[in-house]
Amino acid sequence: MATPANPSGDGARATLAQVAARAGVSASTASLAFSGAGPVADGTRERVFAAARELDYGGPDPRARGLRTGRSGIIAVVMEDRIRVAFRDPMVVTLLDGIADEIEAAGYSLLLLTDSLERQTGGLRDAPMDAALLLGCSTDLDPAVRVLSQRQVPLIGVEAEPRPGLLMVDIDNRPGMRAGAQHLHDLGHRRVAVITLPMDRAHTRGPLTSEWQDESVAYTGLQRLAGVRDVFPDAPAIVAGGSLIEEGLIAARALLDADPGLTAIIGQSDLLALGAIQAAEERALRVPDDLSVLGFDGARIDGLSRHRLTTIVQPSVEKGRAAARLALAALAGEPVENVAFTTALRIGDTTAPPRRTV
Amino acid sequence: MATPANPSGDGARATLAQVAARAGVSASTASLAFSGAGPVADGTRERVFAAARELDYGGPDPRARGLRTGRSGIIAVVMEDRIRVAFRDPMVVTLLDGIADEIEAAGYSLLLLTDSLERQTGGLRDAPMDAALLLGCSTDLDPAVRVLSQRQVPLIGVEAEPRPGLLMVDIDNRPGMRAGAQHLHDLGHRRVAVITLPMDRAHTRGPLTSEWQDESVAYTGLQRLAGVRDVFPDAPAIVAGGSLIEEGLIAARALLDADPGLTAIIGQSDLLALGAIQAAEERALRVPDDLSVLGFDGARIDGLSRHRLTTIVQPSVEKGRAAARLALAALAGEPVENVAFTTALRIGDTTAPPRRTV
DNA sequence: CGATCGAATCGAATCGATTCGACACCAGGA
DNA sequence: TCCTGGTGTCGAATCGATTCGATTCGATCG
Repeated sequence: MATPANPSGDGARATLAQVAARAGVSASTASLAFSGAGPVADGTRERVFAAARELDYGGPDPRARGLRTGRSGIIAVVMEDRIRVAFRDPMVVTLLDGIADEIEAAGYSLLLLTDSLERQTGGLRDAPMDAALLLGCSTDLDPAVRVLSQRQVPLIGVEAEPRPGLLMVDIDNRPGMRAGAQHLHDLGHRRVAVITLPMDRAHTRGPLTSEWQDESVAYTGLQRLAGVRDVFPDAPAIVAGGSLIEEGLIAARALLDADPGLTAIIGQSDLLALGAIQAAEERALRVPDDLSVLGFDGARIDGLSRHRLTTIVQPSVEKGRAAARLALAALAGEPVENVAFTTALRIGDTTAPPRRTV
Repeated sequence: MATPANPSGDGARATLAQVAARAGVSASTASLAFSGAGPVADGTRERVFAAARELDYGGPDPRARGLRTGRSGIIAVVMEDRIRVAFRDPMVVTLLDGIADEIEAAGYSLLLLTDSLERQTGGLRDAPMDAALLLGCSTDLDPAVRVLSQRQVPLIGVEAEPRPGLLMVDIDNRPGMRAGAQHLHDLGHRRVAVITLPMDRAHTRGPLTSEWQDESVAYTGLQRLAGVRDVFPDAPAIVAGGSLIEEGLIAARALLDADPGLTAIIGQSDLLALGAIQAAEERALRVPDDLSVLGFDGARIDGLSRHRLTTIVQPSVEKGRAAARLALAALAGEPVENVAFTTALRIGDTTAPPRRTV
C-alpha cells in the first residue's frame, strides 16, 4: 500500500538531509528529532518521522554518527583462541555472558575479535571500537596492547599480567588455589600433582619443566600453580592442551603413569578435574577413596559427572560484568580502579583423606 | 627514548592530516601510503611512516574511513538467545566458528548481537554493520528483518523460514530426519516419540499439542518434526526448554512416564538425545536393547557418554562458512544464491531392533 | 629537441551526520 | 512599553578520512 517513495531510486538509502527536506525542516532539526536531544515541537517531530517513513529511512547512519560523535557504540572482546576452542570452556562463555549483559544494557554492542595480529589488516587494527576487553588469560598480550593503546582505546584486561595502560579485573587465583591445596593437605595428602592450563600459545602438552615455567607468561596458570606450590612445593605439574575434559584425561593418565602412588590430582579448571576423574575411573581408582580430585572455577557442570566436584568457585559472570563496567566507566570519563574478586573453596565429594598411604 | 611527540598534547590522537604535514606531503598522499592503493614513491612512504611513528599515529581512524568508504568492516551475527544459553549448544559454537573463520579471512570482524528489539537504541538499530547473519533457528525474525532491511544491509538467514529479501543457508532437516526415522522403522520400531527443540521464544516445555504446533514458527524444530511424522505420523512430541542434555533428560522422563512401552526416542539434537540416554539409564533401561535413541547434528561430543550416538550428521561448520561467504559475496556485488546442505545418517550403537515388542 | 607517457603528488569535493551559536518569536513581569 | 527568558528552528562548521581529476616532472621515443 504505502510504497516507499525513494526519490533516488532503489538501493540508495535516503539521508537525513533528504528526510529533512521532505519534512520542510533543516537537517539540524531533523537530527534533533531523531536523537531526542534538544527541543523539537511535537508537530515538527511528527512531520520528520512521517517523511522518514515515506522515504523508508531507518534512522541516522551509524558510520556518520560515529565519525561526528567520536563513538562507535562498539566494545571489543579480544580472545586468544578461535571460537571453537574458546567457547568449549564454560568459564569463557559465562564471562562473555556477563560482559554482553552489561554492555548491551548500556546500549553498546559486542565485537568478538580473535587476537590475530599476523594479518596486517582487519581485526584489532581496523575495527571501530570504543574500548577493548582482553581475555588473554594465558599468553602474550603485548602486541595487542600496543596496537590498541596507540589507537587511544581504553583497555581492560581480565586476569592478565599487570601492565601500564591496562585496567584490570582479577581474581585471587593464587590464594584461592592455595586454600584448595591446603584443604588437601589438611586431609592428609602428600603426593599431589597438578594439571595446568596451557602455558604457551601453541597449547603444547607435557610435563612442566622449570625452564618452560620460567619463560611462560600464562598469567592465570602460573598464579594457580604458585598457589598449589605454596602448600606442596614439589608438586609435579603437567600442562594440558586446553581447558577441556579430554585434555584433563590425557594429562591425568600421564600423571598416574608417572606416579601411581598419587593420592590427589589438582586440575586448574573444573573440566581438567573432570578429565582426571575419568582417568581414575579408567584404572578402577575410586574417587575420592583412592584418588582425590580438586578443580577450579565452580562451573555449573550439568550431568557430566556423577560427582560433586570439590572446587574453588570464582564469580565468572561478575568478572565479566565488572570488566564491562570498567570499560563503560572509562568511556564516561569516570574515575576507574582495578577490580579484584575473591574465590571460595567449595567442598564436594571428590576429596577425602587418602586411603593408600605410601 | 623516542618519546612520542604529539603536538596536540596527550590524549588527543593525531590525524592523518597532521602526519602528512609532518612528513611534508599532502593528506591524499599520506592516505595512499597507508592504504597501499595507488603509486607512492618508496622514500615518501618511508617519510610518512616515520612521521606516523613520531606522532604515535596508529593508522587511519576506522570511523572516518567507514563513513567515506561506506564500509564498516563489520558483519553482525544475530542470535535469539543470550550468550550463556546459546553457546551451550555445540552446534551454535561450531557454526559461529565457521562464520568467524571465513569472515576474518576476508578482513571483516564479527559483531555479536542478541536480537533484543525492545530497547529503542543500540544493537540492531544503531550498530554499524555491512551485512547481518540471522541465526534465528527457531522463532520470529520478522522485526529484525524489517529493521535491517530498512538499513539496506544484506541479510542472510541460517535455517530460517524463507522470506523476501533474506538470503538463506539451509540443510535438509526434514528429509534428513525422515531418513533417521526410517532407520528406526526398518529396525522394527513402532512406538516412537520425539523430543523437539523449543517451539517458542520463551522456551516453554511440555507436550506439543496440535494448536501449539500450528502457531509455532520454530522453523528447524518443525521441519525435523515433519521428517519424523513422515514415517511415524502419530509419534507424540514433547518440547524441550533448550538444546541441552538436562532438557533432554527432563523431556525423556516425561515421555517414558507417559508411555513406558516406548521402544525408541528421537531427539531433535544430539544433546537432547544424550539426555534421553540418561533418562533410560535412570530407569535401568539399556540402550539400545531396551530403548533406541536417535539424535540429530553429529556433534563431536567428547566423553559425555559411553555411547556412539546414532544421529543425522549435518555440516555445521560448513553451514557457517557458507553463510559468511554469502554475505561477503553480496557485499562484493557478486550474484548470490541460496545454499542448501545435505545431512547423512550415521549409525552408532544407540539404535537396535526393539526387544520389548508390545 | 619537442611530443608523449606514466609515475608521483596534490587540491578539493565528499561521505552523513551532530552540535554550537545565532536568531526569531512569544509570554510574562516590571 | 521594554526587557527577560525560554522555546523552536536554522546555518555553518566539523568529525577524519578517501578518491577523483588535475598537475607536475622526468624519462623515453621518434
